[in-house]
Amino acid sequence: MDGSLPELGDLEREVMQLVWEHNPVTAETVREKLSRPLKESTVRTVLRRLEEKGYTTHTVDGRTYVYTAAEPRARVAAKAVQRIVDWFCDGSVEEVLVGMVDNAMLDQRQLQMLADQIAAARKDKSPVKPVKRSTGGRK
Amino acid sequence: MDGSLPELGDLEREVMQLVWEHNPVTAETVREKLSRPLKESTVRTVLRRLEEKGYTTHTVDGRTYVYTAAEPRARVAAKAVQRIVDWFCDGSVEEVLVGMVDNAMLDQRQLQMLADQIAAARKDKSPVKPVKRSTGGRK
DNA sequence: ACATTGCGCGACAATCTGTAGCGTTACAGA
DNA sequence: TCTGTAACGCTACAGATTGTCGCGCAATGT
Repeated sequence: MDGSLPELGDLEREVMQLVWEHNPVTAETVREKLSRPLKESTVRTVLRRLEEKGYTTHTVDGRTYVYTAAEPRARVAAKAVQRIVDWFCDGSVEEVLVGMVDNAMLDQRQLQMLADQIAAARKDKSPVKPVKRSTGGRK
Repeated sequence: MDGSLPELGDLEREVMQLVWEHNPVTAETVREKLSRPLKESTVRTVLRRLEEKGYTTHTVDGRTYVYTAAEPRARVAAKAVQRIVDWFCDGSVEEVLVGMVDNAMLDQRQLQMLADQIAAARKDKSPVKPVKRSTGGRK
């Protein structure tokens, strides 16, 4: 297992987004949901490239390719973050976390809650249940 | 203030690294420290592009350009993380954090400690002092 | 046999990056 | 004052990525 998948362009990212959202997905479906109108060959090309890059897998259903995310969104995001951590902070996750707090992306209250919730989720090994966000308003 | 600086290539990143490390820095200095031997014009070009992209600023000392990081490393890293969070997780920092834990980048013990330390550092408003890492091993 | 649908392939232009060579200019000396 | 040198910016260029297709081929249904 390698880990660090190649980076994505804007369109590729948007498509990946859709793949994750409606998980098994066909080129057509993606095309419909896209923000701008693109030819199907375009969409297919992107999907194919995404697969080459290791972001998706496909299975064939009759004559149609059904794409599935190779890895859950959160994991990919985490890896991306890892890469950043390695590049910019010599592997110090702490430094980044601190930077985030300083940047007001996270407040320590949130962090605290998180720690608790994760601890809890960990215990019953449940597939990470959704987190209630009370400290409002990011984005 | 915009926030999201353009991405960097490998060389650019290495150079930025050096800029942060020996903070005010000249093209020559960077050149010497670089991992591979490059012509000075190359280094200067990179430095200039870095400035265009908003990562550095320069002042003139006699006839020499002295480059300074425009933003601290941690902040840039944090922003990069923010971007990832926005892209992949619809702004849910939590989701990413959870992903990191799942990915074994962080264990909840570490997270817990972090939360505490940050809370502490926050209190006396000191410029984020270095974190002692007892939970060993993240490379 | 024919139109249709879905697919991969090949292509192209735009952009980004690594990597330099060149011409210019200010300052230190002879 | 003329000249070598150091430091700069500018221009260039090739290779890799990315966004965007058109084309031609194979399986299907009628």
